[in-house]
Amino acid sequence: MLLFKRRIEPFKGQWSLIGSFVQPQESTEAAVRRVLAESTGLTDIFTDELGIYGAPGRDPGARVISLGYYALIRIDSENLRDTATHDARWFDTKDLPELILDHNQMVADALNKLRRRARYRPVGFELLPEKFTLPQLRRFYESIYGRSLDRRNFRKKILSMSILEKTEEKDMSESRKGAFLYRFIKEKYDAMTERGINFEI
Amino acid sequence: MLLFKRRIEPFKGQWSLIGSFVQPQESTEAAVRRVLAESTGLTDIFTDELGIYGAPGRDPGARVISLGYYALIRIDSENLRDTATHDARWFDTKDLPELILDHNQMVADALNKLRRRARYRPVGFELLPEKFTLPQLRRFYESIYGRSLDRRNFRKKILSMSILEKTEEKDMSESRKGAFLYRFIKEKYDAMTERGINFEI
DNA sequence: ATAATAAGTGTAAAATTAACACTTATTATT
DNA sequence: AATAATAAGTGTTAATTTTACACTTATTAT
Repeated sequence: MLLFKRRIEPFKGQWSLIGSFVQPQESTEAAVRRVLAESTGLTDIFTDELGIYGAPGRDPGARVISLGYYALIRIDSENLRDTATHDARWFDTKDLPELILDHNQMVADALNKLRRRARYRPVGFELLPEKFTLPQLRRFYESIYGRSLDRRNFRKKILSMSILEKTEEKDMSESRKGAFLYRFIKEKYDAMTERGINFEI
Repeated sequence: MLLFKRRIEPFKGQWSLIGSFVQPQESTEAAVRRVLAESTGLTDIFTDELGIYGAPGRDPGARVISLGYYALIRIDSENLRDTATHDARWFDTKDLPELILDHNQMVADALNKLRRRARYRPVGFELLPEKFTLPQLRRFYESIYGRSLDRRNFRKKILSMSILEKTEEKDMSESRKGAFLYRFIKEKYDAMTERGINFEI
């Protein structure tokens, strides 16, 4: 998770999610894209509504209703600007610092939502590299489920959906034997769901 | 779906969802409860976030960001005020009039969200009467899925979850034989999900 | 008394999921 | 050059779940 050191008072210097005010002539989605582009350099990123944070006392400075969105960024994104500056840092979600206001609650909500979604929607592919190995995909779902999944059964199930394309390339970085790289084919996923078959892992 | 004839300009007299401005000292959830109480007389109703409607030109009068919520109201709710006035009317969702602004989009989004949710969450019980028959519950899911479900298999599946309690009463209004009434027991549902079993129909 | 209707029940076949052990490609070590 | 170590890759059988399907029952209307 990408967190930011707040540059302005109040709470200057504390860790925080990033946000901005919606400008008069921009849509809320455009504001999300703008903030993402400013903070990471990325465009065309998967984003999703998280929720509305509207308790009157949540920000001691002013009455602010926050519209929560989360984005999923491939850690290998080519154009990802150097985000490990003194202003921003990537954190393991299991080891997060204290955040300002209700941002810890937002993070908890986002992780819960992501966990629920990943079961029934192909959000995992937004986080993995464009090409990934089946062991990587399996480990992603193992972390979502919080339990291990049988290697053979997982492989059988995901391949039977015919939504992945095998490449000739092997990733040699994580094992001696190496593992073949696969690609998620959105068109095949769409075709599957249109046939009425529910994606579920 | 409960729709309202707008009482003020612009769009006076046209059908609309109901809303209100969030007051300075109330939370967004409190605003939802207030609007619901004012329009139906009901409190303690299931509500859920629908989404954020924030396009800059969506309301020609002013820049308004609408925070969408939907509520599920049991049609037999005891304290439901007479909502069939000249200002408000219940509509079949398959036969809705044209609504102001982007409200038809909101309705479409709400129905889609409800359909998806109903598969994995026990929202159906928020809409059915407190006591309902298994044929009623089955017809609810048939309308969600858009296809018929086998009577015997449906009964087996839902009863195997042990989240329903059978009463001694029979509903004689829908058939000659009558059908036993059941009650959803939230505690049993919670126990089931805590055992890691996913609700899914 | 009989007909009509929808509720209620059980069983067998088919499909899916879960459990499990050996082989293979590659790198590191000797 | 041979051997050990490692994680990837594969196939089969048992268990479970889902699907398909037909008759009996309680009640009301005729």
